[in-house]
Amino acid sequence: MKEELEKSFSPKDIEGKWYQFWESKGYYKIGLDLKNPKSFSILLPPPNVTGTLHMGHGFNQTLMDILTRYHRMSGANTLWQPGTDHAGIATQIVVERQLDQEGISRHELGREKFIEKVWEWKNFSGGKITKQMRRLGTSPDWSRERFTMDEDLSKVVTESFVKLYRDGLIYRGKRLVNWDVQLQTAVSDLEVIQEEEPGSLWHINYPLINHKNSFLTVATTRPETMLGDVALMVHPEDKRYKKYIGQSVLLPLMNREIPIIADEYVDPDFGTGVVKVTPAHDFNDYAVGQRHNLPTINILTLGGFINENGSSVYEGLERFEARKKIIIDLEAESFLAKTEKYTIKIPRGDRTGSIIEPMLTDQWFVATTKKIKNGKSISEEALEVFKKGEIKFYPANWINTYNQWLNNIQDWCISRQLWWGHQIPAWYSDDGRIYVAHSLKEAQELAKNDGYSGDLKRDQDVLDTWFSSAMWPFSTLGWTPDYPNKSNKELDLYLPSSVLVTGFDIIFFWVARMVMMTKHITGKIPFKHVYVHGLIRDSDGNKMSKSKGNVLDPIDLIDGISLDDLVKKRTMGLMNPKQADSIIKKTKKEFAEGIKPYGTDALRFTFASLASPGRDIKFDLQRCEGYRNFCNKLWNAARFVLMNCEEQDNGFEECTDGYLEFSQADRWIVSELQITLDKIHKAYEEYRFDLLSQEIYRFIWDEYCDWYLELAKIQIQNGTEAQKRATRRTLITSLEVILRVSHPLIPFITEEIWQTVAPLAKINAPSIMLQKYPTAQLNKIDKDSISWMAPLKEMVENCRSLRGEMNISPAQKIPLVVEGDEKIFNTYKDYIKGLAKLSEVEVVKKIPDQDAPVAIINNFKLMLNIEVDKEAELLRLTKELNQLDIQITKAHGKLNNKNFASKAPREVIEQEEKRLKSFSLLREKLQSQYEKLNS
RNA sequence: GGGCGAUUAACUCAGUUGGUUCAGAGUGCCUCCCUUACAAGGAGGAAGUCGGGGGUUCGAGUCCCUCAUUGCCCA
Repeated sequence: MKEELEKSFSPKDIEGKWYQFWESKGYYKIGLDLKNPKSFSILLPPPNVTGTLHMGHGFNQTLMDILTRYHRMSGANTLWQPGTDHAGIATQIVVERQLDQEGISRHELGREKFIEKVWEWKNFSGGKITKQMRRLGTSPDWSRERFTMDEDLSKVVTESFVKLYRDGLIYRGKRLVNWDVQLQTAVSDLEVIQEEEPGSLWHINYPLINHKNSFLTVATTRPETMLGDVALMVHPEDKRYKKYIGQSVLLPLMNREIPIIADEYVDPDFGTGVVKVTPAHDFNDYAVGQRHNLPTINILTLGGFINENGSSVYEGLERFEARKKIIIDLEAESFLAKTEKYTIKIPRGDRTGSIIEPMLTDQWFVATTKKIKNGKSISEEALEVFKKGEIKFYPANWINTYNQWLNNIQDWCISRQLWWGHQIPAWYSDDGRIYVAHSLKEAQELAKNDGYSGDLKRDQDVLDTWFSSAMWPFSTLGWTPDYPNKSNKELDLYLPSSVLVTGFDIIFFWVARMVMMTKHITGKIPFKHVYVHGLIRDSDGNKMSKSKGNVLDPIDLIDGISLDDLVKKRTMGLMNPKQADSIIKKTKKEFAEGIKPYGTDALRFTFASLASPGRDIKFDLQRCEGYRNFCNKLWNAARFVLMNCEEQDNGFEECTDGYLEFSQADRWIVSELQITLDKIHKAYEEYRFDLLSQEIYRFIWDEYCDWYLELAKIQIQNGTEAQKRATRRTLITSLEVILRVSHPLIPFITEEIWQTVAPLAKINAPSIMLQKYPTAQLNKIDKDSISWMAPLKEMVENCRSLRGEMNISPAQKIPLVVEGDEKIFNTYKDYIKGLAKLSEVEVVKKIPDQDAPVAIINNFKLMLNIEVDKEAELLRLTKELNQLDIQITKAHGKLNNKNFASKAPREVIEQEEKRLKSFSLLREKLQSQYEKLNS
């Protein structure tokens, strides 16, 4: 397989080829070797089946893929479990909108036909996101892909529901819930976003029944709800109103007499200190109503219109129309005292953006704080597994967020008045009895035993999508209710999974609920680690969103996109077309030349490098470019190795005396590599993808390319056959290790190069994916070679620096005169000559007295034999002397401090003394050099 | 109101247990170079009172307190 590598790295040419190769060979498949003691698994947080890939996915999935590939190469049984969820509300909205355009409502169509339509849509548009995942090079076991609405997963959902119901943890009840009037469904409190918006505070006078011309004034942000008022309420100790407690007022517009009650809930300092009580339309008032046995008057239809309870005057008006009319009417009848501007928290549905209405309806709930047999609630159990250390957050701080939420958790409303989803397995008798069962048949049996033989009607509602997602850790592994008595390899090996990789935004939605559900239903924790990463933001730190028009598509970073296409993409289908202008302007400014194609590897490397354990990540395109360049660097390093080693004896034959002679440089790069590998393993352990990528970058570019390749050139030029063989062998083995180390981050380029390098290393295998992940061999670290290398670097750098400051052209070779131990220096001579662009190197007893720039390293004096620019050299020496003086003063200060001498550990003192000595020595040498030049 | 962060070079960010290697990296900028792996490159260089103030300590980006600016989550 001998192919000449192109001069530049071109990602497009290799990515598709290798992905297909890996997938078709089944390399991603689950590992089921029960004898293997190591297992590693990750659950893909299931994206919306009809969704598309965004930067958050790209980031999240890259990290998961790095971990998966790492552990797979490290020899563990591996499972990355992929799949998608049905995204109940989001998907239903999309399909309803499509029907809207055809002028059909879902109700006209009927439930069955509508669901067929949704499946059609799912089959048509689903799978896009998994195709995009493949572009990212992700390696989940696609053959195990699951969908939350699959038959077997649905079965688990039903089984879980029935179990929870029978354990007394699911109940049905009439409660005030968050109601999305647009969708006409309940949503959970997590799906409601509270944001401050400008509003008004209306002051309304409620006439006192027994006091002519007196009234109590109520301040409210929602005047329309007064139609459902059942009381006024004051603080029991409020001196202003104490005397009215127990009396009544007349509800304006409605002419209903309502009592004045006292409750400590009232904040006397807010508004007027008098509060209206509307139990059917406010969560707090509902609780008040319960406490005081007040009636509940619902004045709204499920669609958000005033119903018959709102009097014939307002019946049929949309809620905000009603508000307007009520204000006008109140004003007309002089009930309106005043109107103030007021900032108010408005609850909106996260899917529709419409204002959420507390609505009294029958819903299903999971009882999160109810004690079960073992005396604990499921939320307490979920807290406990973290407390005991069975599950850990990375970074650990997230435990606070998690605990805080679970400690204040409300019962979880799991029913949704939708059609797309898992229909609730509950059946009703004509007289309202409920039978929760796995099937109609079972329900009928239950009913029969209960003495009922009439018709059963199934509950029309479906379950919250997150309910099925909460079962994901075991529903994907073939769990049955007989577990653990009956198990399988998958469950044995992969429940719990190793690590959950997720954004902090779904700690509540998903993480906490998975813990509660998995723990209760299977008895196991769902995962051992939770790695929480930040959200990807744009370069200004703003959240990426369609409406802001600042979205980046990971695929566009891979393939590139023209400015025109990017603008089109960002302005297409905007909710508010007015934003288009500013989006176009901003996009044109930021991406004047569109986006260049960076390739998957560069994008992945960028994601990894940005994954510091902070919170938000400003995505910087320039870093992506930097890492594209890095890929090109690696590519060209490989080209260099290939050009020098192909068709050569590279030292891999049987070892005989004198066959191989490794140099200090060879030993040094191997040592450096081991040190790097050690750091890399630590980075994996701690999920420090940023340090991981930094280490790889640094080693490849700064050590292997900048130094070793240059040294190798010299060895290949000057060395004996045995030395050349050793050099080529080192070049190849180091590169081959580098490729394996880097593979989890940059899978495509490493595979492409490895295919040509591996044969040179006498490795015969089909893919880098199946190779062992390198581990540090600390016994290969050769300390001598490291201490040999340090002065070489310093000498070369000094020569280069002197050249630079003397304005010597890089092309011009100049002679060097060296004073110092000849034997030692000879080990460096050729290297320095090459690396510092020297015409000749002469070692002398004492460098001649002449005006030339001199560098001092250890016991060597290096003099560039050139006409010196005296001024420049004196300036340079002065600068260096000054810097030394600063260091010397510092060290002196420390050592002369009695407290330091008496209290600091001895090593630190010795260290400081050593520094002072070497600084002083160097200073002396430089000073004499300065004087010589200045004389 | 409660909780969690952030503030280090022009930009994006590292800096593990306080101690030479600590004031760093990448990008950008300046000078020079198309040298036989790479101009997506090479060599050199300039650039920061580590948000302010106080404290602990022989010693503080690093620990404590406080203030400022700022982001997010929950109520």
